[in-house]
Amino acid sequence: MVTAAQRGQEVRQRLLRAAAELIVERGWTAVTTRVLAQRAGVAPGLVHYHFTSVQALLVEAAVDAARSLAAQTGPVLAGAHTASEVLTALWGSLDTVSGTDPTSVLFVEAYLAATRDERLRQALGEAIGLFRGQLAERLAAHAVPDPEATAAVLAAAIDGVLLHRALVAGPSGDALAAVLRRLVTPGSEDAR
Amino acid sequence: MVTAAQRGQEVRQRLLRAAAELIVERGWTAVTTRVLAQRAGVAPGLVHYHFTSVQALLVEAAVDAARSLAAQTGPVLAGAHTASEVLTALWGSLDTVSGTDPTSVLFVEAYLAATRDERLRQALGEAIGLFRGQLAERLAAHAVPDPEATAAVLAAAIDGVLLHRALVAGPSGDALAAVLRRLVTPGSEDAR
DNA sequence: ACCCTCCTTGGTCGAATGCCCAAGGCGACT
DNA sequence: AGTCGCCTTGGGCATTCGACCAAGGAGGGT
Repeated sequence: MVTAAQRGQEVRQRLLRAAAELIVERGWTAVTTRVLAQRAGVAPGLVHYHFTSVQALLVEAAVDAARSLAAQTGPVLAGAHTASEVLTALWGSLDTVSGTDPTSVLFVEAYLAATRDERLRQALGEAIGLFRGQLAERLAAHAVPDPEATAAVLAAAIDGVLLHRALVAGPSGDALAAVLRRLVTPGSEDAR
Repeated sequence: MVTAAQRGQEVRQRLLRAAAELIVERGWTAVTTRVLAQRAGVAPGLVHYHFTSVQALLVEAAVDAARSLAAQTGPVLAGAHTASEVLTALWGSLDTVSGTDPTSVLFVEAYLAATRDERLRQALGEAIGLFRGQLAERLAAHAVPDPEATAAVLAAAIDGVLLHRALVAGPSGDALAAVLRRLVTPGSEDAR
């Protein structure tokens, strides 16, 4: 078949994957043309053949990651049949996460870079909005009061916990989840 | 009479202030020797006279900012006489904050840089721990259950809200505060 | 008046940066 | 078999980077 074009797309994907790795390891603005090429196992010139600039490559990698993660949230939330289960489902997929894991760092790096890149800011904003919307819908379905603001707080708390975990040890994930459960089950004492 | 040593300290302070500004504007790894010197209004060589490296200057600037902010939290929290007031005091000093304001961005930049600099990680971790501790103490004094985990969630939610605000509009600060109030006043409906 | 210490200047170093380009390769079509 | 188009190579360009340093103030203490 079309070997040249296919291999081209393959190289493109390898560069995107390399970008996601290097953003985490080095920080957004410290990812360079040559290191990208080396990590992807290709010649340096290919970076500017497939992408208009290093920045464009980084943005595309981050947007891809955001879209990919947002696509996963729907199925996860759909399986929950009570408000408490919604939180359990959310938190469960998070407790495996240390705060210094690649995914967390990549997202925080992207958040920051977005304050200096309008296109990236918009794409990440959409991802957050989508996540909030899905979450609010599930909360509303289970009679949680003020679902939109609650969803916003939950989403923010999750990202904040990741941020803090990267810096200092804190209460266990179970203890934090118990606290957050107060948000979705008002009026009842937590069952710890 | 202004001694040479005094002027030297003055220049040092100017460099630290310039660093805090430039970290926000350009991103941690994009702050360079020459831009630092220009912003501080001094010769480029002075950067490496007063500091062993650019990285050391950035770290010191960030740690100073963290200590300064942590020093402010005590008085703010002390004035609150109910659990609800604690939250109001916390949130009030935060609602003037856009999420893209210099202080927020500086801290998130520092958080990220800390994942790659052990000394910075430790200093910021201490600041977070101190904040959590003060907050937990106030919460415990007002009979909030599980004060430590609650304080951790509140602190994380605050940072998370700042992070999200920089990217996308969301519910008003009042609406978010009402949701968080459920954490500190369990069993009572929010008064909106 | 003299040193002595500290601060300051402006330039230089090798290395690394982003981006570009002429030349070559290689499979898919006619 | 020959042409075409896309992908790939490796080097080159001007620029900027962090770090360094010799030389020059400038004031305090003796």
